[in-house]
Amino acid sequence: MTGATERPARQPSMSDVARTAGVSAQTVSRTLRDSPNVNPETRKRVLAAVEQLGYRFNHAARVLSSGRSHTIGLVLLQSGGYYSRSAVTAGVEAAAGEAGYAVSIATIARLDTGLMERSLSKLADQGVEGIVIAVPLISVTQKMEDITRDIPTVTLDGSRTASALVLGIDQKEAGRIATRHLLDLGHRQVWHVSGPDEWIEARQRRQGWQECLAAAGIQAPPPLEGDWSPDSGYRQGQVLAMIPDVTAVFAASDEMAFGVIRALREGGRSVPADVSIVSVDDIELAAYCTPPLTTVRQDFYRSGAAAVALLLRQADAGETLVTASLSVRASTAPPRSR
Amino acid sequence: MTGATERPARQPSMSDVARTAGVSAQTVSRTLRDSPNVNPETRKRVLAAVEQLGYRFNHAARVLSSGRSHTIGLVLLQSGGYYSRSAVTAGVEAAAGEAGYAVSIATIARLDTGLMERSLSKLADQGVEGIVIAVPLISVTQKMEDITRDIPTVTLDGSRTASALVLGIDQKEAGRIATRHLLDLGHRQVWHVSGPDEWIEARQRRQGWQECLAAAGIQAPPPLEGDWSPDSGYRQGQVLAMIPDVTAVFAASDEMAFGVIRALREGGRSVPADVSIVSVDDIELAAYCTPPLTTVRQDFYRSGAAAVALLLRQADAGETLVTASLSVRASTAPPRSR
DNA sequence: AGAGCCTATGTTATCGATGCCATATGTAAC
DNA sequence: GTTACATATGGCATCGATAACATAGGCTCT
Repeated sequence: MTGATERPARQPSMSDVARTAGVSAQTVSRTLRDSPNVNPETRKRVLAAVEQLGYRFNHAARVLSSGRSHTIGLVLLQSGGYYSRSAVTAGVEAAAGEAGYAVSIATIARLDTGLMERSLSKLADQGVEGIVIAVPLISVTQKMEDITRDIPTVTLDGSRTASALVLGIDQKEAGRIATRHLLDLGHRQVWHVSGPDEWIEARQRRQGWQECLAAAGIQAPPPLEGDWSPDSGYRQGQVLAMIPDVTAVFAASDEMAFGVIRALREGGRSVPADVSIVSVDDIELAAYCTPPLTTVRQDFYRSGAAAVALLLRQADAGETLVTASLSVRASTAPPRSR
Repeated sequence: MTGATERPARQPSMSDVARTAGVSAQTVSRTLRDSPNVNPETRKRVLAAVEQLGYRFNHAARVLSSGRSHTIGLVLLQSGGYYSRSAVTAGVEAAAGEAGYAVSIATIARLDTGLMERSLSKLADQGVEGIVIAVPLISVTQKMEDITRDIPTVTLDGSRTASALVLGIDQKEAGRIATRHLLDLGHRQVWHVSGPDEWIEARQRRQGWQECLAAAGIQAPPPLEGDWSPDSGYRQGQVLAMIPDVTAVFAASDEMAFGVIRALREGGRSVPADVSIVSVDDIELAAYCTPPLTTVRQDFYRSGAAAVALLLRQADAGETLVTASLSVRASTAPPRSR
C-alpha cells in the first residue's frame, strides 16, 4: 500500500537536517555559513546531523535566495593554440577556486559574432558574476555591449568594449623584444609570420615588429599571415624557403615556428646557421625540439589568474600584470658572414 | 522623496514580462519553453515583451523549481599534458553544449585524494547532473564512491569506482601498436619511457608494451618512469643515451618523446638512424618537429565528446568509442645493420 | 443537444536556502 | 531592580521559475 511515510529518495534538505538536530533551519543555515552567533554545542549537533544525513547544500536555492551565484564565466576559442588555452583556463580556475568561485566555460567553435553573443548570453543566463573573455572580439555588437555592461568583464587579448576591463599584456613589447634580438645578432632584415589578423594579439605583435624595424631604419617586408597552427607556419615557411635573402624570421607563436623550421629544413636551409627564428609563447616543448627555440615567454597561467583577481576587485585595472621576457635558446645565431 | 514607484535596477522577471504582455507568468514560461499549446498571437506578444524588457531567465530559479541543473561537471588535472586536457575539454564542452548542457570545471592541482574529494563535492553541490573525470583515480575513498553513486559519472582513464562508467580507450592496445611497429622494423629490443605509475593510462600502455615483447619472446628491460613532461623525458633520455645497445624506444607520450630525442641527440645518437622512437598522442606538433614523430594517435576530443554522450545516455557503455591508430612519420627506421 | 475532448490560459503550491524581524535568555550598567 | 545590550535561536516572507491542477471556450461525435 501507499503509506503516508513513503519517502522519495531525494537529497536531504536543510530542514531535514534541522529536524534531525532538533533546531530550526535557520540555525542550520547559520552554522554552515560560519555565522558568529551559534553556540558551539549547537554547532556540533548540527554538523553531526549534516554528516549523518549526508547533507549537501543546494546551489540553486542558495543562488536564488542570496542573489549571488559565486560563478565566473570563461569564454574560450576552440581552436587556436592548445597551450595558451589550457594555461589560461588553469589560471582562471585556480584563482577563482581560491576565492570560492566556480568556473563555467563557454567555448566558441570559431570567431563569429553570433556564436560569441550566444556564449555570453548563456553565461549571463547562468547568472555568472564575472566574465573572462579569452578570445578576440573582432566586432562588438550591441548585445555584447549590453551583457558586458551588466556583468563585470575582463578581456585578455586587448580587445575592448565600452565597459569591459582590459588586462594589459604588452604584445607589442613581445614583438619588439623578438625583433630586437635578431637585429642585435647582426641580421639586416627580419621577416614575420604573423597570427590571424582578427586577433588583436597578432596585430600588436606585428606592430611591435614593424616599429622595431622602423626604428632601425629598415623597411619591413610584407608579413606572412598564419592561423597559429603549426601547419600554417609550415606553409608560410615554404614561401620563405624560396626567398634566398631570408636570414631571420620572427614567428608570432611557437607552434607556427615549428612549422616554419620544418619547411625551411625541407627547403635546404639550416636553422640557425642559415636562418634564425624567434617566436612567442615559450610552450613547454620549445626547449626540447630541434633546435631548442629562442622565444619570448608569456605567462598565460598568470594572466588567467590575474583576470580573475581583476574581476573580484582584488587588483587594479591599471597594473601591468603580465610581462614578456626572452628565453634565448638555439634557434638563433648571427648571420653567416659571406 | 522616496516615491512608491521607485524601482531597483534589477533584472526583469517572468512576471514583469507577463504584466507587460498582458498574460500570466505561466503563459510566458510556456512560450519560452516552446510548449505546444500557446496561441501564435499570444506568443508574439510575449516575445515582444521579452525583447522590450531585455528579459533573460534566471538559471537558479529554473534549476530549483525544475530540479534539473542542465550542467555537467568536468574534473581535470592542472598538470600533465596540456594537449590532452584542452582537447578533452573542447570535446566535452562541444557535446554538452549541443545537448543544451553547461559545463562546470573543477581542476585539481595534483593527484591527491583530498583535492579530488573536494572537487567532486564542489560539483555535487552545484547540482551537476553528470560528471566526467579526466584524471586517474589512484585510490577511491568512501566519499568519492558516495558521490559517484548519486551522480552519473564517466571516467576517462580506465580507473573505476563501483558505479562510474568507464569509457573504453584501449591504452594497452596503444602500447602494443607502438611496440609492434618497432619490432616489425626489425628491432630486437624495445625500451620504454613510461608515464607516472599512478596513471592507469601509463600502466596500461606499459602493459601493452610488455605483452607485445613477451609475445615475441623478448624479455622486457626495466621501464624508465617519467611524469609526462618533456623534461622528464629528457632526463630518462640521458639514461638511455648511456646504454649502447638501445636502438628502439617507446615513449608513453609525445611530450616525453621530445625530451628523449633531445637527450639522445646530445648524447651523440641520431634519430632515427641510431635509435627509433614511437610515442602516443599525436599532438599537433608531432608532425612538425625534427624528425617528425611516429606516434599512436588518440582522439581526445572525441573521447571527451563520447563521455558526454555516455552520460546523457545517448550511447552505450559497451561501445568501443575511441580507437588508437599509428601515424608513421620519420622518427622510426629499421635498425642499422652492423 | 449533451457527453467528451481538445486548446489556451490562469491559479496555487512548491523547490531550498536566506534576509529580516521577533523573541528569549544572560548579564553588564546605572 | 530596571534599563540596555549582546547572544542564541525561531518564524515567516521571499527569490523566480515550474508542476499540477483548474477552468473556460470551441469543436466533434453520437
